Amino acid sequence: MKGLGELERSIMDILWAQDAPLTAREVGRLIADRDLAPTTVMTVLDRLTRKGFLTRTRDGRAWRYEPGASRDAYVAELMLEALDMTGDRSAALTRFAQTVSGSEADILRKALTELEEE
Amino acid sequence: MKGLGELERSIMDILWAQDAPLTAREVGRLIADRDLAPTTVMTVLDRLTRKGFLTRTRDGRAWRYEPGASRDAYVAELMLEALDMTGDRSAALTRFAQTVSGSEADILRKALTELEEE
DNA sequence: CGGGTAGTACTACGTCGTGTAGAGGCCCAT
DNA sequence: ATGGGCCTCTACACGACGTAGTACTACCCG
Repeated sequence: MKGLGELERSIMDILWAQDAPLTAREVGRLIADRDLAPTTVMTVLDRLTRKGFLTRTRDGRAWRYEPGASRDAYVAELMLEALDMTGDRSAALTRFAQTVSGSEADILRKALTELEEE
Repeated sequence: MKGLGELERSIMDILWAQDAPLTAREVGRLIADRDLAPTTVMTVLDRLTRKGFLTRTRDGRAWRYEPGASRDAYVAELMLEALDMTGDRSAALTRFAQTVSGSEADILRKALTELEEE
């Protein structure tokens, strides 16, 4: 996978926050604070699609864009990718567990416990 | 923090694998498979230093370079950074725990248990 | 039916990070 | 004093990303 740029991430955030697929125009409206040209939004949506982050389906003349994976899945994948970078995954994981805040450690514990029960 | 490029990472890998600080020349020798000009290695070492990944100390005319943090710490930080990208850290963490392989889940469990005991 | 409108595809350009390296300067050993 | 080793500075190409213009098409309104 590859990281996302600033604008790309903003747009992904918008789409991740939505349940229904959006058109470029709609995304542009939701990102109005940045006052971007409509073509800019389209270009970025296009690039995101080509990179595999979005799926698009026709709706009349327009395309509707939709994330291919949830943000959580994306974040988890990024974390795994970071993990892949080390020779010693065990050490890195341990380190990670130690670095995470207490409440987050709880969340991890819970998730891991539930896993075990299956 | 910021991600590293391909060559930057190779060089960090070399330095992380070493216990003693190395000079540019020594790094260049260890990365011989790529047949780089000595100045290339120096430039990259310099950039890594400026980015805070390396510390350097004088040794005669030469500099000796040394990682500022362990690779594990770096990886853990990257993982946390990915985690920061989401609105719902809990969901992402849960997802991560579920995605990790079985043996890695064990490692996490162990680290978290030890944490708890302190 | 003709033009505005919305939407698309294609192309473009500036900037920044990174890989890569040359030019020139300084110092020590021979 | 001379040459090799090491440094600093500068440079350049390339790809990713932010940003946007242009040109083409299909449709609705009057």
